[in-house]
Amino acid sequence: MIPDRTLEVLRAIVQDYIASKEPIGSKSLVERHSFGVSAATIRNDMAYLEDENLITAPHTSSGRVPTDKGYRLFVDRLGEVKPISSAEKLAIESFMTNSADLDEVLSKTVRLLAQLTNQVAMVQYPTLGRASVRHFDLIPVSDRRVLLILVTDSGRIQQHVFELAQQIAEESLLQLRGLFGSVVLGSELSKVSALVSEIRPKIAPELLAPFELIRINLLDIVDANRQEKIILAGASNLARLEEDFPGSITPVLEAIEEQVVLLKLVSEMQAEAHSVSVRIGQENQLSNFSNATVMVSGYENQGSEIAQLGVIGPTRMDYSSNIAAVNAVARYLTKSLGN
Amino acid sequence: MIPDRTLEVLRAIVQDYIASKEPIGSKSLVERHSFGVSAATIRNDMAYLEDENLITAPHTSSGRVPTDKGYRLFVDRLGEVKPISSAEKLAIESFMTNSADLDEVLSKTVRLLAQLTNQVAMVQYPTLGRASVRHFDLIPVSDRRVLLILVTDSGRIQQHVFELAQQIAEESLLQLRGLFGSVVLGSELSKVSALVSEIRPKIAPELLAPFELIRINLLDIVDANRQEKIILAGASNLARLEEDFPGSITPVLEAIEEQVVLLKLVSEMQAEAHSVSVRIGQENQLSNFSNATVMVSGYENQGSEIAQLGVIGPTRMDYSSNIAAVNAVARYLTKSLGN
DNA sequence: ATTGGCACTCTAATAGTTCGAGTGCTAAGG
DNA sequence: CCTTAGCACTCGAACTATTAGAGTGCCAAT
Repeated sequence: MIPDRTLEVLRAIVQDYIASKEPIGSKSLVERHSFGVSAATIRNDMAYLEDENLITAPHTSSGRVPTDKGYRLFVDRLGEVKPISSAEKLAIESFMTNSADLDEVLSKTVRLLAQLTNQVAMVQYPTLGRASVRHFDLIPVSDRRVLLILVTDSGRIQQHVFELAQQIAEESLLQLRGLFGSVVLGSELSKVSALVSEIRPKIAPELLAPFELIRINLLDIVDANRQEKIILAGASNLARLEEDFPGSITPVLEAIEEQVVLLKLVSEMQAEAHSVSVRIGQENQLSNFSNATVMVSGYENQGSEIAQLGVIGPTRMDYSSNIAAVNAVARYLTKSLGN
Repeated sequence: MIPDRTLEVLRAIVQDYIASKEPIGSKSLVERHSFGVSAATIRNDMAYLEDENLITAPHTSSGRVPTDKGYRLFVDRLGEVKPISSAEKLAIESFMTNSADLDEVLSKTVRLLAQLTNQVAMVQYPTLGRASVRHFDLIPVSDRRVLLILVTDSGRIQQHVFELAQQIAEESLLQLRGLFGSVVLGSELSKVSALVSEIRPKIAPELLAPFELIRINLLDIVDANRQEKIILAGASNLARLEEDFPGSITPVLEAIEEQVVLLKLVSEMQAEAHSVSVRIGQENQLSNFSNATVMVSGYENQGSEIAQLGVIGPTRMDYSSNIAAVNAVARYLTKSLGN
């Protein structure tokens, strides 16, 4: 329904605006691109685009700027995904050579993504869906404190220290450890709660108090696994953003501080693995994100768990490159975790 | 050597400037404070202060602003430490009621400090000086991957996953675990390296390869304990800073990203426990921190380890309150970790 | 040592002017 | 019907001029 050339004009406006950060006028547009028509014609096209709410004029008589809707159209239909450069490819590959534990991989990934995109990058920890317990341990740390360790087969290590109401004998703790271990090891996280309840009748009365405490803390950890966590990098890229868009970094900085907000933002988007999902400006539910774009892609851990990773930046960002980068990093991360 | 009243004038200038963010003139000074002398006299005092490089005039004919040297004098001799308010005291006490593991305590502490000071807060992890090994474990995570866990008696839990060259039998791993455990448990971290080397001759030849790998990774972790780590909170307070001091947040944002930089900055200051050390503007070695103040205090973990905690903010910050807050939080943290 | 007085300086705010990029419209041409 | 040249018009950015006021520095008097 929108004529081809008019679409081309939109694409040109988006690209030029991203590059120059200045509103784009008809004249400069004709100069930089070869449409084969005159500025006046372009003006007509631009009038059309403005009617369609795809571009807007900051002031009555100055160049045009894409609207959120304009960016949306660009992302959906016009932005051919720029293949990542070989230099970038090299960077990505070199980073994943020696894979270590989950924490390390994710923390490297988020920094890589920040560097590739020059935006604030984030990586969500995978939620443990069908993961099962590989190791369970209870370790006395001091007279009354006990360290509980839970390792899942997806490589996640979770630990928590808690305090008992009163001192407990080493053997009793070993006994409890054995009991818990026997029922929990190898089971899926989702079933831990039920399984633990089953063994409760078997507990000697004098061990019931510590048993309960351990049980509660264990369930806490299992739950904390379901509860998500997110890590960030590239906050210093916000400084550059501030230069272009004074005042707009406050909400982003605040969101960064509040994991909860960020998690909500990300989980709302629920991108599939290997597809990048983009929320532009007002499309974000968050009120103050009206000139920020959030871009995420899903990635897989061990083929079963899925989580998100992505970037936050100004609506005026390089969509083509960034989508490519987010996509590439998500793929490589999946691959890196897959084995 | 500096007359009493002149010092009072300096104090007034610092206080007013911190409150108003505007250069302070002689007239408004006399209005707000009762010096019992006229504006003209104050002007003379101000001229003296300017000669001494304690205050400076942004423009030839506008109010004065404290210099770094002025703030320094204020901090050293004029700033009576504001006792923290009872509300703040309550906040501090309520936060430490249920102490959990080190990670949790520190992460709570840093957020508390950020909230109390309205600045960017940081807490350095304690270095493990005389800490000793409370628990050591080797856990198979997949065919060839092994999880190494080290818990110290200071409550620090360290973990690392590494990959063996080839698969290893469960019993062999148990055997190695026993060997390492027998020599490492209860020993001080500083002696681990030597102790492990001693048992090397006892290792069966076929286990030598995995032994070496475990040994290296264990030493890595012990070393990583020596290597420091720092956590932050309150980055969103930078947005407010930017309003007053455009452009000055970039270096801070960058420092925050680079743990190494921050650690160097903090460890250079080496404050004693229970005394707040302040670096004002140019006093910071870091070139771009010329209008930032870094303020740290030492705190103790278990009476033996010492580490730093503090805030970063504009040179124009509320020194009295912030010094009090940093000091209070350091004390409470020490107390909270002490038991 | 302190003070009132006064000339002087400089910034911030306000207003006026100009310049030019950019627009929208119209009428003519393919 | 699409395209185009032309042209009047708009409006912000940049520059200049002017003014008001806060603040200074200095001097002579107390």
